Amino acid sequence: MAQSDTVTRILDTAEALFAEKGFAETSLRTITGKAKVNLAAVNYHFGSKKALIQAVFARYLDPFCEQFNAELAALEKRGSVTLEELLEVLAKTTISVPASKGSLSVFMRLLGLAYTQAQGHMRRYLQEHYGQTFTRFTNQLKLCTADLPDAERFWRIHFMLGSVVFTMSSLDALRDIAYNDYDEKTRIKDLVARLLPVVTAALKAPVPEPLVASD
Amino acid sequence: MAQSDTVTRILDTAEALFAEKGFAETSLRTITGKAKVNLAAVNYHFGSKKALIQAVFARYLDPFCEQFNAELAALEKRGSVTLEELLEVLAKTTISVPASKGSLSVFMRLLGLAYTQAQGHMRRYLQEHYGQTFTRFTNQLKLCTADLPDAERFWRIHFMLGSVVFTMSSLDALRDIAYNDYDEKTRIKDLVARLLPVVTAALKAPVPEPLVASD
DNA sequence: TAATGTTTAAAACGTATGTTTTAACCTTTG
DNA sequence: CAAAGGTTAAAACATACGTTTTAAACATTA
Repeated sequence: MAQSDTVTRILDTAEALFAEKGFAETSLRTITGKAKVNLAAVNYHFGSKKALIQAVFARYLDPFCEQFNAELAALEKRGSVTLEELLEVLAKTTISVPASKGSLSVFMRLLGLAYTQAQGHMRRYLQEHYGQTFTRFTNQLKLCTADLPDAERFWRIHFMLGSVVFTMSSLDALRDIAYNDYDEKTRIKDLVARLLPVVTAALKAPVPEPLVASD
Repeated sequence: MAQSDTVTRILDTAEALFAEKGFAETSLRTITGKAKVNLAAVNYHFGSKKALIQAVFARYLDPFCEQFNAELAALEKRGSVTLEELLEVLAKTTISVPASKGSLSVFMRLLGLAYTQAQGHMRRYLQEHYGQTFTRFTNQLKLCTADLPDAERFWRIHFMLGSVVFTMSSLDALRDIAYNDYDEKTRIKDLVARLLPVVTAALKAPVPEPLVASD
């Protein structure tokens, strides 16, 4: 077997299986079996299953953050960015980075799993490695939505994060329904096109009257 | 041990542990150990782990759907309902049904897990048992948002479902952050108050130009 | 009270998992 | 060519899991 093509095969297979079934439900034997690689290879090359999971994420997020940071730097230098422009940059980066076809939906599903499924180590990993880029983005977002109270913005960011992650996570199932019920062949591009006005409107929605505490 | 207080104890403990760690990551031994109940009791009372998971959901969703169906029936009889009213009813029902304190966030987390984690049997179960109520709601929603193309409405429903499920899923973690960073003691009521205008605005957002297919 | 059906207890079963070990196999380098 | 280091192969290890079995305890009813 050439070089360590083994590593790539493990990553590719693990990525697909994780996205399909979840982390705990995917065994190393299933991965190595499908990848036609020896069982011990995972522990040899990655050290453990946890480390393999993180490696799958790193392969996506490292190039994404690199490009997104560059885009953000350009925006910061320019100054006075509109909300639409900022979101457009985010969407553009998200779409353009993934290498192989259909890999974006796979990764989004992984991201969703990491947030909802992993009980801690994955969230911590994501925060430690990519938290800085996220903060940089939210700082920029704050400039675009200056009239939003900080707490309100905080919650709305997570509302929207939920929209994206959840939808992308269930993309295949939803796409099937959309095709059966509405004859729509939804591509990622289309989904982003649908998502952008919704997210924009959500972030610009009127702020509710602060409720007076009663308990 | 009185009667089948065992069943309740299993359900309570399983619910909490599932929400905290996920389904696959929570073993029957952990559940029965914490519930101070014999290991075999789960298989005796429920039949299998899968059935236990479904029972946890049923305990929530059965009363919820019962009340929500009643509310929907009232709306249907009345006719000409606004989007705000419909969402208000949904929110009211969601808040009022859960029995114990803090149980709503637990359940929302479960719902999120069911959608993202389970590879099929749980989705199928939810669809079979509660799909009718969901359809009834979406029918009503269609009346409130008549100018929205069907496909667009379909996607937006899932965007918003994502917001709710995802936020509620991570509620504890997010609440901690909100408290530390913004001195905000977020109660479920407050969250719903924040959510309503956002969801309304998202559903009312302008429809994007249909993209011409290029691939 | 005696008998019967239901629930709990304790142990064992069979299987699947992540990881480690040992030896073989290349590929590179002196 | 030979030695060495990196890589793969096959097997074994230890553990954890869901489930089943057997017997005891309990509650209910006749």
